[in-house]
Amino acid sequence: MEMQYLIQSNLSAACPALPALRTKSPWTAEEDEILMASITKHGANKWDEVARKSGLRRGGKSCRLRWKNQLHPRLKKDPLTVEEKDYIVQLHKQYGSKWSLIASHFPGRTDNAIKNIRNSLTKRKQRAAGKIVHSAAPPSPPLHLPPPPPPETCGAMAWRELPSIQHMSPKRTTNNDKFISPSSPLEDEDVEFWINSLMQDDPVPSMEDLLSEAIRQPVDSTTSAAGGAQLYDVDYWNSLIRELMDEGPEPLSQFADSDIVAAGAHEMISGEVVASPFMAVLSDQSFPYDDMDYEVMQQNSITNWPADYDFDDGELQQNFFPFSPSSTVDLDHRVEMPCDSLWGGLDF
DNA sequence: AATAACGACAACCGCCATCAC
DNA sequence: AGTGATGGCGGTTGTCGTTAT
Repeated sequence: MEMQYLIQSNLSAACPALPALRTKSPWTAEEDEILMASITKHGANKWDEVARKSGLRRGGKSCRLRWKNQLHPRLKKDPLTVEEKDYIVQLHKQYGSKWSLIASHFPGRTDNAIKNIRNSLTKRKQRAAGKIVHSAAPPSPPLHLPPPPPPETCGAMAWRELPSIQHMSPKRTTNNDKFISPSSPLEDEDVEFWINSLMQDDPVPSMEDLLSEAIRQPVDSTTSAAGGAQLYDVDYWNSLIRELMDEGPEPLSQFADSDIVAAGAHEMISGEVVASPFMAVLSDQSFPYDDMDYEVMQQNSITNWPADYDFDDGELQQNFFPFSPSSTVDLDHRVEMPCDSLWGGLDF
């Protein structure tokens, strides 16, 4: 088999005009670049056209899969937690091989990725069963996880339907530069492309999509009212939202005296931001979440934990940040919020 | 150091549903 | 109604890095 692969690879390399004979060939960085350029030009839904006009020797389906499974900017690539793997097993028992449905519980994960993980777990289990006569391990206790989203929101790219946000304190740094890349800021046309592609995928882009794109724009440290990066400038966020939506309320105005670290709006209804359930601020004001927000967070086992929380009187004062109870916090480097079923993490 | 085995996951295939014509 | 194009989905296999021998 390996010999066959080598021979066919050499044939393809020597005779570019010949159709690819290899059964599989990994995508190269160059191909990815070409594909992205073609998607920029032709959109992320006319895959046959994307493939044909790119000059790539790949089919439309292959291009689509590459984009969907590897290149989409919102993919989460970090390893799943043990809890998440357990949840996959649980969902598989419930739904069977409905991978896209199962994947809809894991924002940023694709059906293919979930399927691979499940297959790996199964193989591992089978191998273990072959070595061990029987396991005395008790069945896992049921996980108290949020219910699946309604069927109409289920899909392989479910994050589009789900609100999520993750915040990083401006005084701290993240080791994840996936979404903020000062060394290679997005050009306007990139931003336009990104938003266009999102809108092609989803006729009503979520605020999260727009914000997550916008946050990738170059940071301007000279224009921040807070004296820090533009990223943390509430005026910047307000103007950004107004600009993006070209209308609507001022969803962040209530935090005018705060430094917005990151914000994610829940959803858009008729072009208006109707909820902003997950907002991280540096503030000396009182607790900024409204009842609905707090309820949503409670339902999703997300706990607010202020850095200087006063356990005696329960007052939330300042410098707080959200994370789930099971997350780990390294104050010197990062705040981690593991992917929750309905609250995937955006790694700003 | 060389090789085999393993594990993860990327890539592809075939089938099917949907849509436009 | 028939047909072809397109894309979604689940199953399968190839590739490659890691670990064990």
